[in-house]
Formats: sequence, C-alpha cells, structure tokens
Amino acid sequence: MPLPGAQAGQEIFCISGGLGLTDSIVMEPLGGLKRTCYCGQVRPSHMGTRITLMGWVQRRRDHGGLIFIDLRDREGVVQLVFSPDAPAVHAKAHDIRSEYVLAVTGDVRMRPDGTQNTGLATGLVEVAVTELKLLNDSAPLPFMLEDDTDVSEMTRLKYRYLDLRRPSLQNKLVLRHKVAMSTRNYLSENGFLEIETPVLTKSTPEGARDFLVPSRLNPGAFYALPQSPQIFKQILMIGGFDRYFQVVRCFRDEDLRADRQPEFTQIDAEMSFVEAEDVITVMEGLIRRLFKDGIGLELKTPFPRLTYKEAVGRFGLDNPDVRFGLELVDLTETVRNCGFKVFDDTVAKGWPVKAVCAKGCAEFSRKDLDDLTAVAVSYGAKGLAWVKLTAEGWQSPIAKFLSDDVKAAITKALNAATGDLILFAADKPSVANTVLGRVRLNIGNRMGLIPKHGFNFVWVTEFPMLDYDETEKRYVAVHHPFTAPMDEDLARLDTDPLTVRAKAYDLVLNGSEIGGGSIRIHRSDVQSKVFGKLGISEDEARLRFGFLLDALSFGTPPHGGIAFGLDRVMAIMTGSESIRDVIAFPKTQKAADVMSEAPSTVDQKQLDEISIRVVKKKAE
RNA sequence: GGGGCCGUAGUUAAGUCGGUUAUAACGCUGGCCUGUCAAGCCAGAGGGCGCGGGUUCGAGUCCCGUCGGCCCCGCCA
Repeated sequence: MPLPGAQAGQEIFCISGGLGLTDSIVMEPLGGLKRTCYCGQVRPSHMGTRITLMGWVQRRRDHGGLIFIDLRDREGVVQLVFSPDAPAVHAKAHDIRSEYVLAVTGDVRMRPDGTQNTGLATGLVEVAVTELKLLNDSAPLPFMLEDDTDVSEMTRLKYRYLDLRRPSLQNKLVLRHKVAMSTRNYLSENGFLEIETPVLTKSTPEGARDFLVPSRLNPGAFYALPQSPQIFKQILMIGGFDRYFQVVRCFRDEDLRADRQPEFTQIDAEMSFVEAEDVITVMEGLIRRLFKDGIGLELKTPFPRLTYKEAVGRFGLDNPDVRFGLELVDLTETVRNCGFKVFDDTVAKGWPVKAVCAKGCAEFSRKDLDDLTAVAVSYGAKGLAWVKLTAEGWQSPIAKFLSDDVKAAITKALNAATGDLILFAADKPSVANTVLGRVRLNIGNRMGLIPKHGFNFVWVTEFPMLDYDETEKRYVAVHHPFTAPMDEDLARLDTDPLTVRAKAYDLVLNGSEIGGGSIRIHRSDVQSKVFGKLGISEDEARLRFGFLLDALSFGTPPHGGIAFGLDRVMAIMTGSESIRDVIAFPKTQKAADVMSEAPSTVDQKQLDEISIRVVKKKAE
C-alpha cells in the first residue's frame, strides 16, 4: 500500500522484507554493530576516538563535494561529515533523505575554526564517517520535524510517531519520566508503598460519568473504570498499609478541555493517623522534590495558604492566580441604599455588590469593554457595569444614578485614581465572584500583569463541604462524599449544612488546580449521616457503598490523602498550553485518538458475546 | 446540550464585489556545487478548494446540511 505522505508520481511501496528504495542504495542489517554513544552526547573529549552512532537523519546538506548530515537521536543532534576522499560512503550519503535510519562509524574530530556551531551542544565537534549502514528508509514526511513547527494539531496527532521525534516533545516526555521517578523515590523514602488498585471497579452514583465495561460472564452487569482509586486507597488504610501511593490512570467520561482528558494520570497518595497539616507538609516536600529533580528549581516551602472564603472573596475563584493584584473589593456596604436600583435590589436580596479597580485601564476602548462584558455574560452576569475615572470625573453609563457622595465612597473604597477603570458585579455571590474573578484574569492577561516565568503555589483550605444543586434539588459533595467535616462544624450538619467546612485542601499553581485532597470520614456513623445529607438513601448506600460502610465499622484509622494531576503539573512545568503536549498519545476534544482511530465500531459477534445491543439514535 | 473560531498542493497560508488556466513560501524530484548547519543556485512535478445538496450562465467565494479540529459555558475536582 502507498505510505502516508507519498506523492503521486513518486509512490513508494512497502514490500514485506523490502529491498532498497533505489538501485544505488540498499538497506542493510545491523549485523552485530553496537552503538557506542548517543548522537547528542558527542563532545570534544571524544576527539580522536572512533565511535558508532545510530539515529535518524535530521537534515542533509549536500555540497556536491562535502556532504553534511545531522544525525538525531533522543539525546540530540551531531554533524556527520562525508568527504569525497572516502568515495564509497560518500556515494551512499548522496542518496540519503530525511528521517532515513542510519548506523555510522566514524572518527570524532574538532571542527575547523570558524565552522563551530555554538547553537548546538555538539557544535564543537563532528564525526568523519568511515562506515555507513542504511538501516531503513523513510517515505517523504507529511510535515517537517522541527521544534518551531506550525503544523495543525490534527496532522501532528495523526502522525504522532513523527511528532514524537521532535526534540521539544521528546524533552517533555523525558521530563515527565524524571518527575514520575522522583515521585516514586520521594514517596518510597518517606514510607509510602506503591500498591496497585483495580481498573475494573464498581460504578458509584456520585461524581463524574463512568466509563462502563460490560461483563461477558455476567450479562447485563458492568464494571466502571475508576474515576480515581479513592475508595480502594481508603480500604488500604483500613487494611493497615498506613502509607500508600500510586501513579495511576483515572477515567472520567466528561467533556474535554485544554487541561482535561478522559483518561489522565494522578499521583495518588493516602496516609493513616494524620491530620490535614501532616498531609500538606509531606506533599510540599514532594512538590519541592519534583521541581528540584525535574527542572533544578528550589521552591520555598511552606507554600502560602488561603481559606476558600479568602480565595473566593479576594480573587473570585477557588483556584486563585495570586501572581498579580487586581483583587476584588466588596462594596455592599458602600452602596447600601445608594438609590441605584440595580445595586439596591441586589443588596436587598442579601447579595453582594463587588468591584475590581483596573489601574490605568481608563483608556480601554468600546471593544475592550465589550469583550469584558462578553466574558462576564458567559459566566452568568446580566451585564458588566463600568466606570472610567477621567480628568473630568466619572465617565460611566451608571454615573447618573449615583450621588457624588456614593461615587466618592466607591472611589475611596477601591483606592481608585484618575486613569483607572472600575468594573462592577452585582449578583448572587457565586455569580458575582466568578464573573469578577474571570474579568480579573482577562484584564491580567490583556495588560500583561501575569509574570511569564515562575511557579506560584498556594494552598486553598477550608472548602465548604456541601453545595446545593438547584437542578437536582439536593446537596452534593463539593469534594467527594468521603470528605470529613471540620470538627467544630460537625454540629451544623443538621441545622445549617451549607456552612459546614470540610477538611479539604487544594494545591493551586499559577491559577490551576493541580491537586486536591482531604481528611476522610473514618466513622461509619458519620459516613452514613453524610450519605443521608447527600440524598443517598440507606438502601442506596448499602447497595453502592455497603462494603465501605462495613469496612469503616472494623477499626478504621483516621486517614487522609491527596491526588495530584500529573498531566497538569507537567503542562505547567514545561510551559505547555495544553496537557496534550505532555501526553504521548492524547485524545481530541471528541475523545478520539486520530492515529489509531479509537473509538470504533466492533463486530456483531463481539457485541453478542457481551449481550450488548446498539440502539441507533433517532434523528430529531 | 449551547456559544465562538477554523477546514484551499505534502505543510503553512493568500485568494477582493461570485467571473478566464486557483497563488506563494517551505517541503518534494532532478541538476550544479568541498565547510554547511533554515546551506546556496537552476529547473520541475504536485491541488480543484473537508464532504453532500442548493442558488446562479458561472461557486474556495453565497445559502442549507453534514463531518472533523481548537477554545469556552454547562458538565467535570
């Protein structure tokens, strides 16, 4: 069959046990030849020695006389030189093309003065080739394998094996390996045991949609792929293992984002006989170690902390980006009874009026303000009130509704000055905070307030335990149903459940949540009660979590843990826009693998075996 | 479920108000060339515009549908 990328008129056919491409060049077996070092590792210290390299042709520069070939392997690139003085290898080199696979033996020598390449780690030396074996040829490439490629991501994913040869992607995966190794080393040194948990597990009602796996031996019954090993790691604590960890794949059948894939990797850990502080301390050590071993960076610990209330109050979001200011200010009291109907109505409902003061942004154009309004609306705001503080005073659609006293009070509360832009949100707390939080990020990006380099960690603690789901008309767990309430709030679980804080903590890096965990409920009576609050009946609880409730009744130690999203950590550590760049074989937004073309239909025979019938969706 | 952006040679893009034979760069093929490293110079091949309808004398250009990619809301911790 024609290979991908082959062009009409130059079709290349892949014949089993294939012969050479052309008459003049023949593929050869390895024939016992051994590599002596990686291409990227050749240095002046090798001068005068004869080495053997194996790799791919990055580029050929044929001067008719001299031929230069850049040979690449995973460690880097080195320049090979073919001189007409050695006619046999020189002739072979003439027919070499990009991405041919070569084995070469040659002598390392210093490059002549004036021809050194300082942009290359191997740029002081070159290899004068004495023997060349063509191990394989290559069809013409669908795209150029260069780091600064602007090839569409779809093409890159279709030919992922080529994309993976690019040094930038290779380096990211090498770094990912280092971080995974450091995780294992650090946690092992600290008494954690790596224990595997099942991939075929029981579906649970809470949380994300499960990926289901039909059971052939039990027709009509299904396993679920784990959303996380949560229950199993708790069971391991009950089983007496005390400290557990795993670098583990998790599955959630939800829509994708730049930082979300349907299968992703967690660094998952759990400890017994600990409180939140103990988990946080050990995990700060882990993060320190990962950044030290990974990119040689010494992080300062302990990381700063914010309570959930502070985070949302000051930054609008529970994953605050604390790399810049532009904090939210609560103006509820400042505008109480101010006479502006929108504000008065909001305050009357017990909702907040909040604002951010964007320093020096009074120059924003109509379009800038429209963009910000669109951001606000997309997060549920009805609009976005703004004020430009100009030399002439308030320039604003709402200026006429506010007295000079109120204007002065607002300006003072925000510490605003001429040249500033004020943006308001008046809504229920969740909307007001989210909207201003997102507007804040937008302005931060727009104005270049966010430092490009650096890693800014913050723990967010004291999350609320429960949230009320308006569509389902019931309480839902903010973290998960096994999270313990704070001891001093426990009593309010019956009287005022939304005010109960959980022993939960998230680690936020540069405004991204990279990990989260909690101290778990270790008493079956408390767990039963929480299930009750979540609207899970006793029958349902027994059906879905009976084994956990049973286990909790047999001497469960206090325990808690955390899970980090390895993909997100790696994306931020490597400065990648998307976690797809730190995953060897990622999926598209439709959860497809465009290289292997998964998912796919299967034979009727396979369906029959597992008692599955496919129902075509009716066209509406 | 919803909103936005995007599909034109192998790749990345240009293509005006619908109008002759759809441009360019890189890559590819052939030739020349002994110090290049995005090598250089000369010549050449290569697409009918994601797919399917429609409007029109005439459709990359307009309309409808559909498939796919990216970002986001919902969803998800």
